[in-house]
Amino acid sequence: MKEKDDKRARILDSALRVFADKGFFGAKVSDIAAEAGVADGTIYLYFKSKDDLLICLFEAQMTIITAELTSAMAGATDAPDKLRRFVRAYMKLVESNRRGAEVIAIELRQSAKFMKEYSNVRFTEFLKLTASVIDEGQRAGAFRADVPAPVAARALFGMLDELALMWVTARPGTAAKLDIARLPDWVTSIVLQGLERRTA
Amino acid sequence: MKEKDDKRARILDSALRVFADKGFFGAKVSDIAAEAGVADGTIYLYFKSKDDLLICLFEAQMTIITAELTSAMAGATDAPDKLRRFVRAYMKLVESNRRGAEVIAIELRQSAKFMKEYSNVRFTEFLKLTASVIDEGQRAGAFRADVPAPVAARALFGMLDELALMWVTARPGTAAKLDIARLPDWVTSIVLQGLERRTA
Amino acid sequence: MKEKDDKRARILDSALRVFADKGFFGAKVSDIAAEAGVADGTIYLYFKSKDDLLICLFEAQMTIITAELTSAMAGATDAPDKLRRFVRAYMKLVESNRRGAEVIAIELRQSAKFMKEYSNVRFTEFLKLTASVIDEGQRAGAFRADVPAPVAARALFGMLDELALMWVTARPGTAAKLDIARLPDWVTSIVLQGLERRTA
Amino acid sequence: MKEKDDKRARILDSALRVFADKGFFGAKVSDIAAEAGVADGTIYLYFKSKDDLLICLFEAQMTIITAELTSAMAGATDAPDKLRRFVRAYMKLVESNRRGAEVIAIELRQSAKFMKEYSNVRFTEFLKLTASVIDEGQRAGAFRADVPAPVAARALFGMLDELALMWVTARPGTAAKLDIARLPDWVTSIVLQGLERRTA
DNA sequence: CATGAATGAGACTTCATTCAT
DNA sequence: CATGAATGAAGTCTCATTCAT
Repeated sequence: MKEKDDKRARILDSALRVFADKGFFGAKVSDIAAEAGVADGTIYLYFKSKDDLLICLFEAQMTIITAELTSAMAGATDAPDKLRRFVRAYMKLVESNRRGAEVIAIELRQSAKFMKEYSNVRFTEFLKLTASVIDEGQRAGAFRADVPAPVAARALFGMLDELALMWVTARPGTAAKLDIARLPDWVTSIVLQGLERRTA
Repeated sequence: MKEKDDKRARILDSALRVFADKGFFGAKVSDIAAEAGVADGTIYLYFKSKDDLLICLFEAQMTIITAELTSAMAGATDAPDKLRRFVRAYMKLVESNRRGAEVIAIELRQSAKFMKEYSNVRFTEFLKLTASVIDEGQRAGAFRADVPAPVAARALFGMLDELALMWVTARPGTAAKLDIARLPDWVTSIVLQGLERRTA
Repeated sequence: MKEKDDKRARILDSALRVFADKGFFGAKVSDIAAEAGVADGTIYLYFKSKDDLLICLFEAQMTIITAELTSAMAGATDAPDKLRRFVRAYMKLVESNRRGAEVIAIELRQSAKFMKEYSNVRFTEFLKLTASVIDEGQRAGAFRADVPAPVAARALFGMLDELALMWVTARPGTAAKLDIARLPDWVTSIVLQGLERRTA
Repeated sequence: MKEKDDKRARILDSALRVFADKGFFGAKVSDIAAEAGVADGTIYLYFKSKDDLLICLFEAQMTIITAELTSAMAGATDAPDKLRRFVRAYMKLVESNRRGAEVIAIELRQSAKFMKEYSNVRFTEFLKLTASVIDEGQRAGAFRADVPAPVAARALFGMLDELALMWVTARPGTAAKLDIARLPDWVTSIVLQGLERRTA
């Protein structure tokens, strides 16, 4: 059981690297197998197809992210604090798991096409988590209530995702210029101020 | 000459439809040819390759978008007004050119991979346009200056792009729930407030 | 048009040879392509799949056989004479088109499995043709009427097919022993006598 | 020893079911293993290969058939009576062992290809048994002697096999029409009359 | 003896691209 | 310029067979 899970995890990990590196369509199953040190056919003992592999990878990543974000917000006092922690944790995740962010950011889009059937449960969960924080802030009077929480959540994700992509695809030379370390603060700041409730 | 341009344009237009419908990798060159009413080989008289077709399509779309946005901002009085018009024009473009938005939003990401070489001039131009508006606002004291304009521009694009994607991929039934018509206002509002300069 | 048909016919002909030689499952599409002197992909311009190739081949053969048998029976005076000509023409076809007979005899069976959906129209036609001759003889009082014509037809086909197979798979050495040339006469004789109506 | 034979028999029995159901090439070794309730690898402790499994299965079936037919003919008085019993016993075997008949009827043909080396001893034995009955009748003057016994035997087998196949593959609805129960009588009658010696 | 996870050769099929007409 | 039949490289996936446990 342990070994089996181990091998599955190894394949998933290799897929992450290869997908991040070459994109889903550019990646060959045999590349992933080679990276994982298993035979091509072995992939199919753990995953139904290449598509399934991507979906499972995506789900695994989203599960990690959601868990991480949830735990990051655990000790927060109020909604703005939660959001602050949320954003920081998200950017930290991107930083520590560059490839994961790449796959999420890049493949999620094209997946929208071929995963038409796939309801994308995990991503929906993630958006709900985000929306719930905003909703909480709206109810508490800390956030403006004129923008629906799901829309605000989606907008927030767009920002985070795009900035993550910017960070991830930045050429080493160019990247140096913009101070990555401060990205989380900037995002937090823009978002919090953008969502802040204005007292007449 | 006119006919030549006409045929090129027709192919580009067909490519837009097919790419939006099936994604870049899911689209067959022969699908595009059929859609355009030309022979498969004809595509190669106007474009070097399928990749080239995507790049040209992308550039054409970005050119349209940039032109449209520039003209939308023409009569603006100040930076916030410019930004307001910018956002509204962007969302209107998405609304009127759903397929174009789809290709930009979805294919840009995966293209990021295989277009590694492609310097993405038009997209950079677009970001510069956005950044220049923000920069202008910062210089005029209307926008906060603690966040670098390019980062803010990128964050703004992320929001717009994600919301466009939300709109574009929304299932007819679900879409009805969130009032699409008000999206531009919400985005404008969040962004303007988020970027606003706080007086002590 | 002529060339197109020509190529299709060439592929069909090669398929006949290769299927007869190696069996359907033992035959590789690339074998057939090589035999036909075309690229592998070309096969798929004319046939939907390997299965489709077999079905088309089968139909083509059955069409030829049915036509040949019909014309062979054209000048017959009565049912027994028709049947005599039928049997002789069938065995002659086997003799002159050994590979065709092989494919019919051998692949028809296993096809029964994977062609479940395929209604096998041509083969049904062939059986109907056979049955109609027997039925004619029964009505005319020349053949016994206690055995239903379709059953007798099927039995007749079984004999012809099995003897064809015997002939086709006979080792050169062994084949010499049994006088192939007389097979048609033997079959005819057995069948005609077997079906003959006994006058009280 | 008993258990070993038991497991071997169970595998053989499962193979019979699976081959009959899916055909030799459509059947997976793991299907057979699952059906038999053993591990995939276990198959290879009892059989050299999938091919070997088919050959053994075929031999086992032919042994059963030959034994059954021999015993059925035991109490016969003369050759025609033997043949009558032979045919009836054969059709009864088909009726009671539908799957066995299916495998024999369908797989024997395609096997003819890949079993080129396999001398098909049991089938030859079966044919010899059949031929010996006919030969006996010919010597006794009951059967016509102008057709060589081996040819007549082969023709008889063709009839039996084809009618068995008709019965086996008959769609439930269609099957009702032709009175299966009377098939043995029809066959017997045709054959006996067909082989009967005509007194000038 | 039994297991069943792993292997890896190889098949079918697709489709971007070419080039003779 | 236009055509579209032909190409053939390359990828996904299957499955008979093995072997360490």
